[in-house]
Amino acid sequence: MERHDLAETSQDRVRKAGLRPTRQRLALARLLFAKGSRHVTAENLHGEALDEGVRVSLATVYNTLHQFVRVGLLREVMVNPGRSYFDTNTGEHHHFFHEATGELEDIAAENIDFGKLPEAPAGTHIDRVDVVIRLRGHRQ
Amino acid sequence: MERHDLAETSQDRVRKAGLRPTRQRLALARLLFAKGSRHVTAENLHGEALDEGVRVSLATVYNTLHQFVRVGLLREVMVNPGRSYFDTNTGEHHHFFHEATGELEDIAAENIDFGKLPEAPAGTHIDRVDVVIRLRGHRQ
DNA sequence: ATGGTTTATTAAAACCATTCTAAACTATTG
DNA sequence: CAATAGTTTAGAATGGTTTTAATAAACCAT
Repeated sequence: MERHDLAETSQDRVRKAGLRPTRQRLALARLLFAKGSRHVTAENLHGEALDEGVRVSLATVYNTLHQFVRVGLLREVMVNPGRSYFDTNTGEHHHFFHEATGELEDIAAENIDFGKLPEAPAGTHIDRVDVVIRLRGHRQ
Repeated sequence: MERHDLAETSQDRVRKAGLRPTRQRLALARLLFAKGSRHVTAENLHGEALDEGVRVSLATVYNTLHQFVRVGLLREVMVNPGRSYFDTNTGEHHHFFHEATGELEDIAAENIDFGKLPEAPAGTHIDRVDVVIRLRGHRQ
């Protein structure tokens, strides 16, 4: 039964992350991780949940998204002032940002190589390297 | 006279950008460009102006910063949700972002090379490529 | 299962950076 | 100098996000 397997997967993700598998967290996990790589905003995901009849408040969506970031289920991407995007792809990768539409598009890690990168300043270490390629013009 | 030369430079920058050299714009330009490369927030710069006795409203600081971005005197950097940084270095370069302090530090363009970069999707063109190296831990 | 404790959810209010508004002002042009 | 086009401003509004304080759900040891 695919539906049962998928449900278990979402539940497992939440459980393994050390978060209580509440109805809301499970529903949001299912929405986030059922399909492939996604880039959502809080309002975005909240609307989707309501559309599916999942009763969840916007505050809980924010709480959940931040918890998922904290435990490594999501990654937060900042490209637009005043709006956070959450990315279900937590592996090493980069982004195209379509300035015309506000859309994010993944760039697989292997499509960007660094010939040269500076070292972290003394006393610090590199958490991660984010590349954002900002695009103008509409996709065809 | 150094002070006179600096004043002229700020005025020239504003004039050449096609903006009227108003008292506020000149004062802000002087604050921004007198010292070397800077990363400021709007509130940040507003406070600095008030400290120097320059009478200017926060709304004007925002207007001016955005106008300066539009005419290429400044560049907007987004690393923190809910807060924009403005960078007086408009040339090609990248950034260290100190997560512990919220500080930005320039990385000269020549210290990052790309061995490989993807092409822009059909119908779009690359506006710019931003690299942010996120750092953990405090500088020594 | 049950009761007690901890943790999560919620509506509503608060927050805070930023933008808008509409009126007063200033630089520019004729 | 007057007309006009652009600028500044205080204060209100906006909009995404966070907090609050009360309610509800999950957990844990019996």
